[in-house]
Amino acid sequence: MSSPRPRIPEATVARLAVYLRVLAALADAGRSNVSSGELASAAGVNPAGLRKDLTHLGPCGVRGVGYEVVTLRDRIARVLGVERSRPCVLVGIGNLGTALADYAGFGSRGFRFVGLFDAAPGRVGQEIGGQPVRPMEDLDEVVAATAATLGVIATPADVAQSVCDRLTTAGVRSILNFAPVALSAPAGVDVRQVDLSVELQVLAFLGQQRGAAAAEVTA
Amino acid sequence: MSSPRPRIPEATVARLAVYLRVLAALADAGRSNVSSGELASAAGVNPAGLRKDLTHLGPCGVRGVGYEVVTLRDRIARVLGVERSRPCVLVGIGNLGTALADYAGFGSRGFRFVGLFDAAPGRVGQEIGGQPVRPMEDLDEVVAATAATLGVIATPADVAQSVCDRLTTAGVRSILNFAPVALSAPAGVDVRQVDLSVELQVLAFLGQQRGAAAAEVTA
DNA sequence: AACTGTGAAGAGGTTCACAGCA
DNA sequence: TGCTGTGAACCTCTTCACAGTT
Repeated sequence: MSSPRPRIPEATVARLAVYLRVLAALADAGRSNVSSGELASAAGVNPAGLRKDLTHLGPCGVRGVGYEVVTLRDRIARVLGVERSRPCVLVGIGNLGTALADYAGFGSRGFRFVGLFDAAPGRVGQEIGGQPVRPMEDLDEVVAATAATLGVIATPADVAQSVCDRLTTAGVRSILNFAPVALSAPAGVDVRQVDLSVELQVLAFLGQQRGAAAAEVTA
Repeated sequence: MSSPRPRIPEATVARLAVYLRVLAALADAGRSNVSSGELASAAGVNPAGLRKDLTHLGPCGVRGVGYEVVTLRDRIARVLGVERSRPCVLVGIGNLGTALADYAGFGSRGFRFVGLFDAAPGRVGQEIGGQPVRPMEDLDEVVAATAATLGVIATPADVAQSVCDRLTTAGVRSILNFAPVALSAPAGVDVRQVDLSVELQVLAFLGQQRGAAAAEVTA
């Protein structure tokens, strides 16, 4: 491989995923061209920032005109690796896990769940999105058979670390964790944390701060 | 009010919420003191960064010793405004909405759902977490009666904007949006976006990039 | 001796303004 | 004229190193 390996910043990657979604919708609607201004507004970002993000893919627009929707969509899809669909396992089939397993969005974004796991015997055997929930004992076998390198944890906090350990042992290299605990994993394994109630708390704080600032002006 | 209004950075607020969770657990476990190193490790952050974060609350540790667990917990709780529990409405009671409504974590973090809403007649009347799902028509009334200023959208993408409009009209000032669309709201209304599949996509990309870099070394 | 609080340096990301092309 | 591509300024956040305190 003699690729330049441009190293795309994480913040840009997150936004590319959003642009991809918007472009897919535009393409479905039959649009052929779009400007950075319109795309940025649909994605909720600054137009100049969007253009800078696209720079990481090399020049891909036409000056004075804009971007060709389908071309740009495919280019981003290729860079993000959405073309090949990645096998992914999901542990913890409560309400959140079910929501994730059911979410059609993943399919069109380059992911497929190849295994749904839960420790509760009551849940095992249920079908979700056309797939059975399996017992934790099957984890190693499924990961090995499907070569899944992505795992999602949607269990209660108290078992998340042990689930993480089992996933890494089985061979999973990237983990998305929804349980409200910081996980430790061996070097070479990425863990990404999403904490829903932290999001709400930040939102509430910012709103409170804004309200206080406004009151101060009035005072 | 003659408060100094120190303006706490958003990144710090998010971490304070995490520290608060860890401190609450430590307090429940009967611990009385904790060092920045231990707290940082439990929260998954750098110790120096943690100390800098705490600077925004004013000095609150003892040099050579560490932090008093309960004192620090209460201080962060007061700053984040967790003491008073905030009324919050939730629209879209699918799997994700149900997961959010059921999640006990919110209660202990200063939030209470005072209204669960869904447009589907089939869902209306169901009880979730001891609360009935209501029809969208009741939204204005409930927001007015409870003075809710926080709203959570967990609907499909195609109705999210209209839900957002209804929420802001009803008087909600801060919105957490789980639907994969950028929402536009009037000035004075905060919208915070959480996109679950973007998180997975970023994770997958970083893993792929890491894998590629490793392969390059081997080559 | 241990650990906090913090200035200063550094890295990363965002915004601006404008040059370059169609 | 209109819109992209981009250097440069700006800003925020992170990390380091160490002075200060018990």
